[in-house]
Amino acid sequence: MSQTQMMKGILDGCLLAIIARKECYGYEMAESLSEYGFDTISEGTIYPLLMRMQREGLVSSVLRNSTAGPKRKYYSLTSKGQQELNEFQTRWFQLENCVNAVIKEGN
Amino acid sequence: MSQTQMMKGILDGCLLAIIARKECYGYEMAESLSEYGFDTISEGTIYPLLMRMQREGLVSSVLRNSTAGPKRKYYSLTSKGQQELNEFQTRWFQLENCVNAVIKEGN
DNA sequence: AACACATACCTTGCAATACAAGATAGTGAG
DNA sequence: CTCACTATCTTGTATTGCAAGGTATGTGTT
Repeated sequence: MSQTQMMKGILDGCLLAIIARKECYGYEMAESLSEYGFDTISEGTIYPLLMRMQREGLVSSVLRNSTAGPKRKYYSLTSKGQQELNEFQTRWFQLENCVNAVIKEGN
Repeated sequence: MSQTQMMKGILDGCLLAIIARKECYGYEMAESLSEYGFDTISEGTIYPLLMRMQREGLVSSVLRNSTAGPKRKYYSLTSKGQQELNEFQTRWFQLENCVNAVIKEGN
């Protein structure tokens, strides 16, 4: 069992939360996740996820020039994305409660 | 995004925790998870998982007669399973911290 | 100019795993 | 006998994180 399995269905919610705080681009999000304590999330994970979320209408993007390097694709939340973020949080808190109930209770 | 994706890599740890508390069979674990607040976990999910964990030496099993129905396969933890449970808990608490940091901080 | 390096994005193919759907079987109640 | 409940297992599918690799831009060094 690896860490990576536990990220499934959680990473997208975390990205939504990061984007919700401020307009952001993929490369930056990877660094951001590291700072929050996550194991390094590969870009091959993040970019397809962002594209999927855009396809689903959860985020929108704009290209902007960078001072150092190629153009950046900045993402921001749509209202649908905001709603999805809320639902993710609800699901997460519920999962958190259930898992903690199982692994902490009794003994 | 569904609940089921969030269960990946978490369900096995929860099963280990349940088995750790008392010797237990699959059908019973499904009911147990419901009581802990999880959405219904299908048996097609649980049985393959238990077989995998046995193959990996995390749990062992014995068949016992039931008073009402076919034989039950009771599982218990091996020492390797106990160790895996400890590692799962560590991973879980770390994930919990990181996710909460992302979705709660600021704003 | 030529080169290394960091930044920044994307694609392909793979592995892990939860689930739906269904098969099989024993027991007891009506 | 039929139905419902208990109990286990199998097959096929969808999702998704990741490794590995490719493309391209800008900066600094030699």
